[in-house]
Amino acid sequence: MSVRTQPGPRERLLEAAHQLIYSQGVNVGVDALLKAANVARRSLYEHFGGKDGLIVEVLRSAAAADDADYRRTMDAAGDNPRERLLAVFDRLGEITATPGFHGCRYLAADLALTDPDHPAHEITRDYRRHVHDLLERELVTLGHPRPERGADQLLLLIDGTLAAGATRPGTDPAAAARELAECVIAP
Amino acid sequence: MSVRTQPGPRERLLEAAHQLIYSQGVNVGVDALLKAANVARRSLYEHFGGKDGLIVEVLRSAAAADDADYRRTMDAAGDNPRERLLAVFDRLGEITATPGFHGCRYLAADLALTDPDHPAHEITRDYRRHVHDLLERELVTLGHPRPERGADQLLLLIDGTLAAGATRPGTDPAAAARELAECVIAP
DNA sequence: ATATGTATAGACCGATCGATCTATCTACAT
DNA sequence: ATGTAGATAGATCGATCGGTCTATACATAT
Repeated sequence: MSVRTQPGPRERLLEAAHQLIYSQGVNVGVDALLKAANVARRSLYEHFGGKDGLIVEVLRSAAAADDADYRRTMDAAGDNPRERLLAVFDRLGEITATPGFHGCRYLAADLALTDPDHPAHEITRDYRRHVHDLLERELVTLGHPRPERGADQLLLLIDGTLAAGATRPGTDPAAAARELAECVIAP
Repeated sequence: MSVRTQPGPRERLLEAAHQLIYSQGVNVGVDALLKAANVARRSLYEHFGGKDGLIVEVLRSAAAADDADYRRTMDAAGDNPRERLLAVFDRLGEITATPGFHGCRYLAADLALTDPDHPAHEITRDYRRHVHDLLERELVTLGHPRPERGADQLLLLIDGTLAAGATRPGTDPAAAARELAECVIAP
């Protein structure tokens, strides 16, 4: 009967990479990742095959967490699709105001990994399509005339909010986007 | 009386870096830049002091060119502020559809240069404020009730368009943003 | 003709990159 | 007790990084 003293090297590495890759970018060195996770060099290659594999798993788990965050946010807003969608932008207001926030990790990864064949792009693409569908579903139940286009617009507002939150802090981009989101919801 | 055969090393380096840094990111190697520009290693340090100095000058000249592009686009649309602002999004439609487009170079630079003291950030910040003022001026002459907030929203739409153009090609984000820009212009 | 500017070519520096390797240690199952 | 799997520590690899250096070529101004 042993006490679970600390997570295994795989979990430690994932968590450390989650934070370090966000704060330092995907070009952060392997040494820095290993040191932050307090993990042996070999464990990285055993569990993830290499740095690229680690990057992919970090994005995959981050996407799962962010998806859960979207659902939690919308569910907490009740059943009204309008309120559920607007709640997303209130949540974005919290996220962009969080200390250490500096933009969308998926966009940062896409822009930094210039090789179009890097497997990370598939993760980010799937994640965006997933969020798009999440938004579109709400618009459908709202009776929106063009739910797919509407979801495009909401996703564009989300990306714009995260970009502005990173590059023009203090301008409350989430509130600005929320106003425009109302135009999307009630066209 | 000699024929101007080719620009000097400074101009060649700026032009090559303009293209290579956009396509490969700011982490592109110095060797690649020198080879693309066909310039001696020493010339880089003579003219720009180092790679960081080159990055800054590339962003500065790109900002000047993009500023001119905004003005040209708006002037070509006539005197009506509404038409002048909407023309920006039509232009974004062209830009995002251009082969080789993969996002906003200024946002990419900000996300890739994780050192907050890097001089490049000052260039991008000034450029955004400049574009913001450009948009705000049109809203003022339009009699917009909150021109500053409106310009925030238009800038957010621009950033969202460039992000979506890079990450979700084929969704015509410029047209989606143009619809929302109409909400901003006629609130 | 000569001196000066600026350019090129390329060796060279220490540091760091991602990745592979050996060797050792430990926890656990048999 | 022993074997096995997984973990750690760290040496080492070739490649590349940004930056400095020497040596040479060439244009122009004096």
